[in-house]
Amino acid sequence: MTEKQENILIAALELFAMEGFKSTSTSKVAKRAGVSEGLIFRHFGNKDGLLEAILKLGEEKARVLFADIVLESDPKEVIRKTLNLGQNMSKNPVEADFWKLQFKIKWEMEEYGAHKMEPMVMALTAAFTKLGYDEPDMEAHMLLHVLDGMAARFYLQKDFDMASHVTFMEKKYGL
Amino acid sequence: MTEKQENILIAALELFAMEGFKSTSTSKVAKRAGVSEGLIFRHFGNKDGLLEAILKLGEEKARVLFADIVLESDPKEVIRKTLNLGQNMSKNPVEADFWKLQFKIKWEMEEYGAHKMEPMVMALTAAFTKLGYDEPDMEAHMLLHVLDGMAARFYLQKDFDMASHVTFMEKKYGL
DNA sequence: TATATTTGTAAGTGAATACTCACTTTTTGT
DNA sequence: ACAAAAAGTGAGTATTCACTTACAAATATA
Repeated sequence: MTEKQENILIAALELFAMEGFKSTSTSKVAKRAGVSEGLIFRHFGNKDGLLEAILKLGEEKARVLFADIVLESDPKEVIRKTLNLGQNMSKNPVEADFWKLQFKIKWEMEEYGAHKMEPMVMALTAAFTKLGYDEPDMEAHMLLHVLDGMAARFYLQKDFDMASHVTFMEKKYGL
Repeated sequence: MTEKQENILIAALELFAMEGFKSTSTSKVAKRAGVSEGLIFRHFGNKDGLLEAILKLGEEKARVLFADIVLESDPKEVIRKTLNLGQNMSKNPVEADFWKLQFKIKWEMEEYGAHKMEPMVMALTAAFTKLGYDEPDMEAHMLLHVLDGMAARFYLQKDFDMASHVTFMEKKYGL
């Protein structure tokens, strides 16, 4: 991967996360990356290929992030780490862009991509089972719904205070 | 409001909900409405004006729907009716398109529109207070987060079973 | 060093876009 | 009945879009 190729990926990630995929033009990406427009097509074939490359990198990043949770054996720690995913989203801007694009692209492409979350569902279901909850799989899904809802607020409402909402959830789960 | 004007609004609502605002062309809207493209601009000024008109109708529809909840005095009934909003979304296709557009447009326009939900937050906070919850306003927000998350799943994942998730939530609240 | 391959550019292409304009038809108020 | 206003049309316009092509520079391989 050359330097210009990386520049294209970074510029595209930022722009897609900011303005959306369809309404970001390839010429805009080229300009921000400091590259001729043609180079995008040389390396990624077409605009969809560029998005795929970004999403592929994203999937790997997610796998690494999820691995830490899936391998955790203490059930309360599984829940705590899951809730903390929400706060990690705001750490550095590149990380934030990555997560924002994941949420945004779901609505633009009309596809939830449930398979990506399956390891998380499994880990949480196991955790809630250990803790003796009545319907552990439903509890798992509910926690992920809450995270989804909080993420939407975080990205779309400037003054949203993620930390206090996460803290409240931790209390609810007795952490 | 003439018949053709209504046709434009209906066609635009359907297309915006399906394909998104920016990637739906005015010519497509005109074709689906059975109308010349110029008429859209005569009536609504520009493409943004068309969206505004649709969202304005949507806000009224939401006010009516929310009124039934806000005026309810039985706290458990407030929560039950709120959860049932989720299931009403799937009733008739026009209603579903309306709700879908509300969610979709948030991500496309990067604006949460918290003020629209404020009466719901108030009503739910009052309900949780009556029921003796520790942090009623946080409980209210959490319930809305869950609804947000379930709505996303419902619209983006074809086989998502909304009813069972709503039922589970009702049990959690002891309804 | 010679050559083949990869990386990069600049100037295109046709199709699609939001919007305008000159015009005709329909509706409305008197 | 008639004039004015409103509703509606269809063929434009300039611009932007994703993508191509012909060619040059850089890099790898022999």
